[in-house]
Amino acid sequence: MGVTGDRFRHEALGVVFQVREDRLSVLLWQRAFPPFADAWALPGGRLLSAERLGTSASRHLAAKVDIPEIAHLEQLETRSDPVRDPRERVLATAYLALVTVGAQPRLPADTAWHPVDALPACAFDHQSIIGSARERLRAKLSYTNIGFALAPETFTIAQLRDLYAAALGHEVSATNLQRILTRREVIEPTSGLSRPTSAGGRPAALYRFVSCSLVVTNPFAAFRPRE
Amino acid sequence: MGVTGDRFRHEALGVVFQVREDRLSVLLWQRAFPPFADAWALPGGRLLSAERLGTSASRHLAAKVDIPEIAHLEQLETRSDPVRDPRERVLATAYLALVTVGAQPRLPADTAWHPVDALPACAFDHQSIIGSARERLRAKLSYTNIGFALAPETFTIAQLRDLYAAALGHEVSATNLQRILTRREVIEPTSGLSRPTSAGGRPAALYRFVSCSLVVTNPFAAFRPRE
DNA sequence: ACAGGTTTTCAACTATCGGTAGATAACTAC
DNA sequence: GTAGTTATCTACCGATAGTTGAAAACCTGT
Repeated sequence: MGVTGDRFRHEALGVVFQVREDRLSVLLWQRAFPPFADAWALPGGRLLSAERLGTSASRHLAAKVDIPEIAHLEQLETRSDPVRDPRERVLATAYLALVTVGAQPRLPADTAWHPVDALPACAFDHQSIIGSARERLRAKLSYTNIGFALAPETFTIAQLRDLYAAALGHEVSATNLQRILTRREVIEPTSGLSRPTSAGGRPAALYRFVSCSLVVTNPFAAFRPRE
Repeated sequence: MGVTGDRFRHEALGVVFQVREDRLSVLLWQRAFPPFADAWALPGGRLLSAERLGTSASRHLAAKVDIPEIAHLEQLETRSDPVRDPRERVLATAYLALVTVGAQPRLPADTAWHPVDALPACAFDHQSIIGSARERLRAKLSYTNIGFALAPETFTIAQLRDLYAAALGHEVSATNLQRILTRREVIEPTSGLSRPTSAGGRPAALYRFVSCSLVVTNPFAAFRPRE
């Protein structure tokens, strides 16, 4: 009671995912100075005095990395290991950020995309944070409409299949994907058709996501009676 | 670069749930002084300089409320609204804590259990945090074995049904519950039988949870091929 | 001991979900 | 046309989970 409590630095980190060339990739920048010189780190930075964590994450991403295309941002978890930063104690709240496939944001010279299954040496606890973010993304792909934040405005089922396969890390059946997402009313057909490729083949119908804000579509309905 | 960053107070809060008299209840203490005098608040307190958030939550719960019976503790989310505390800015990381049914921890005079569907006026953003915690608990009950942290060592299916019904907020069929949790290998029968009640009736088999650490038992398997 | 009441347990029925396979449709190139 | 290619659809089927009702195992009162 009345004791002066300790105060802590706090940072917001962004795990920015984008599917690039059929591989789930994360945005990292390469540190020039110790600690962890030459290692790769998640974008982020200090929380300011009047700022919420979510806006801080947005600000650091938008300013340092020029990404206005972030289609989804959600809080992941807060890391509090006292020695996660060897210089001084810094709490870090990680956010999951998703960028639409095909977007090509300009990047600073020290910044690059890395496929998540071929990560370089990472600074601090960032590799483990990326692991948590992957888990979250995989889970939400299967019970929410979060795919809207990875997919373009309109897309064919084949494109969506490749996107889900990259993000989930295993093969996905186009037939199944189309039926399930349509039944859940996550996606709907538009009137458009895709240009057939030069190799021929039937033109594909173009779909879109029904909603562009997060909706839980497959509630774990266990133990609930059918009224 | 090199700018002196701001530092913040940080607190850990515990949303402690227990099923009491067939109602999901949360532990709250009544504030004596402003701000929010007389309103009810979640237990918790300051993060210390060498402490992780999880241990801070445990410490505050164990010290202030005498609960060594916390069977499960997990991080929920971090609240960062700059004015969530009118005195000064305090970041708060909330934890979900579960107490076994039947445990009767000694409580300080200002502390009491409140059914979550009849909450009193709450201080700060605590009511909304309790809402988040309920959501998390409900979701995890349906796809993990988290019930182990609410149930006693051994129990009958009827007891477990009442427990799930209280935590989920809707009726639950004992038949269904028994079949599903057994098939998922979440619970298993012991050799014991319950004493029949004075009213008569067949004695019930006693079950136990197979594991007392969190296991995901119903992965959202959507889109995964059957190898 | 037996009837009637109570609680538990189990088996059968059913709907839905989602993975699979194969047929059919719609296009290109030759 | 014919062959090749891609997309789409239907039918099948197993697993999951909600529902129902019967049978089992206990009590009490007569």
